Amino acid sequence: MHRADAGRAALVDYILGLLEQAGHRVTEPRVQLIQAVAAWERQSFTGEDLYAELRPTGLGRATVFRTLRLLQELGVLSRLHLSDGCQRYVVTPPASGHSPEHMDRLICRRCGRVAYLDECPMEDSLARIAQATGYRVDGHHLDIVGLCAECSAAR
Amino acid sequence: MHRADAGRAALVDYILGLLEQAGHRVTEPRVQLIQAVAAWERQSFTGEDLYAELRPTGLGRATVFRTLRLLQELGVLSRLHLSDGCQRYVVTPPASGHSPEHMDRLICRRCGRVAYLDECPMEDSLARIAQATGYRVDGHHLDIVGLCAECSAAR
DNA sequence: TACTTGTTGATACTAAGTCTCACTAACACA
DNA sequence: TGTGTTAGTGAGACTTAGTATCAACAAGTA
Repeated sequence: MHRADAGRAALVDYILGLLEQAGHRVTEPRVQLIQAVAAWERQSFTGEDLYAELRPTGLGRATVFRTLRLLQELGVLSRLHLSDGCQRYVVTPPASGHSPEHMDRLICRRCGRVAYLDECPMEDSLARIAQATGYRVDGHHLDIVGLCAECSAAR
Repeated sequence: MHRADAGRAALVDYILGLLEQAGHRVTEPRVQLIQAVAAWERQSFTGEDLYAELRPTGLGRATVFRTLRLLQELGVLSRLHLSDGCQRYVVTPPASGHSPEHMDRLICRRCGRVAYLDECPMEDSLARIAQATGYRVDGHHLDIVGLCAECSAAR
């Protein structure tokens, strides 16, 4: 088994664990979908991508989107907000400290690859911003857009 | 004329100016729509809000959305990317240094009011992030979510 | 094994736009 | 001040990205 496959299998198990913990059933269609999602790793994908991939196995459209929603609620998946729409999803790495309320990402606008920042670049600024504006800040979402090293080199 | 009205009129003129500069025609429907948009000021609104408001005057659905798209292209309008969807629009203040490629905002999750940060809190971090990740960074989008002073007080 | 209840797929529906097309009206020029 | 060209318009059909409904099914429990 390859390194990456082992990582993916661990991700699948992790997600299935979350699912059970939250009181949901582990069903065949969910396992299939979660495996497909894990295979995308740091690459973003659309609901249609996933449906096209899984439809041949008999999965229904509703199940795909229902499960995507469930995975978002579990914090496993998040959406990319790009200038041309918000229909792309990406796996949020477990235990990275990222959640729907706190997200710091780098997105490659050419290949769609997503990297998560280890350190929040705004840690220090948030208190100051709250002070200056009177807002009670409870989350933030930072998307940095550019070209990843590979895509930059490919030019 | 009130202060706010004067500001709005100036905003309308500014947007109409941009429109002309970009080689577009200044038409009655566009003037109406831009006036309506300017009246929302820092409050966010949906395409449907605007259509409901303008439909009685005879404006068509297509024109509303077409013009919203045009205003986004001109950098006058941007979308809000919230967890419950991305269908809200807000005026980007002219000459604030904000553009689709560089956006630092505070959004009130209760009333939808939007404030733009005067200073980019990531100025210093971006070079370091580019260095650390190998990305060629060419823009970012920061949305800080919370409660504005009024909404915080109203609790 | 039977029961209960969550989950599924088919299908109809919706929200938020987008496209097409015949018609209209800005603006440039005579 | 008309006139022609072409961008812009409204009506309405269509599309995309889901969501709702519902009868059939299957997971876990008794």
